[in-house]
Amino acid sequence: MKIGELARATSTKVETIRFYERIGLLPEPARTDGNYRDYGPDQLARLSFVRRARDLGFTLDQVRELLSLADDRDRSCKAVDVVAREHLAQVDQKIADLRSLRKELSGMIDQCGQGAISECRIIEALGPS
Amino acid sequence: MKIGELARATSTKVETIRFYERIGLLPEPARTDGNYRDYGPDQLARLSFVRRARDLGFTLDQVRELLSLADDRDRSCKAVDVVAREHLAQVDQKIADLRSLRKELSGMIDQCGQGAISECRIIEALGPS
DNA sequence: ATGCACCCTGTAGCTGCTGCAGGGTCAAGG
DNA sequence: CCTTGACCCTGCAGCAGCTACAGGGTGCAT
Repeated sequence: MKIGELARATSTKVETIRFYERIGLLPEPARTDGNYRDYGPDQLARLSFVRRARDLGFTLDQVRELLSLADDRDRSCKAVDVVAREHLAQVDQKIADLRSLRKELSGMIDQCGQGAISECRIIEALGPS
Repeated sequence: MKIGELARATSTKVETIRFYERIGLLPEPARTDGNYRDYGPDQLARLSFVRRARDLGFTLDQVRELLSLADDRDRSCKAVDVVAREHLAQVDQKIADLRSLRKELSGMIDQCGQGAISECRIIEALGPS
């Protein structure tokens, strides 16, 4: 499997795959005679895992951790649970932050009478208190 | 007012102020004899505005736009309203994304029986379909 | 005169990619 | 056999939005 096929199979850009390789997230693949990267099913599985975790918002460091935990098949699942829960807490925090921001923002917009800038509530709200 | 005072007054790092100056968000301030930056109340107001807008999640480009709109005091408030509404829509989108992500994530965690990695539902959920 | 807190410039680093330049490889069609 | 086009290679620069040095200068108190 060439890099382009792998890219299509995982909805990843070719450059991103090379980037993951460079930072050590994916192992260096075999090469063909013409020096093309040559991937097998293991690599496909690994990259799928990475993409899925990334889509769920895990950072690259967290993905790295999850990967090394996943490789150690006899170990308890607990450590994985910890990483996932930590991430969940961060997501919750982000949602809460965005919600309060949303509230402020829409309050500001509601007050905008669309008059001249000099009496614009939005600009005022942003100004120095 | 020296840069450090301005920084404290606006909860900004000194380096960030210099960065804002470099990218043209803040005008170059006067200098003292010893070549220290010397700020007045206008600059304080402007930086407060920037910080407040940034806290509300506006991008630097949006802040730049809001600043130039705010400077043009005779113009209609409409353009400001547009920028704010656009941003609100982006925030709403982000909240929705995080919510669906949160759902998947917590579903995964609920299934984790804390057994061995080899039967870990989280790792499985991340694995290739 | 010495110490310390602060300031200066310039540059490199962070995350997570993305894109480009300038080349090489490979299979198909004329 | 040669060319065309799609793909591949390496290496490096760039994005946002800062942050963190290094290696120096300034200003004030002791």
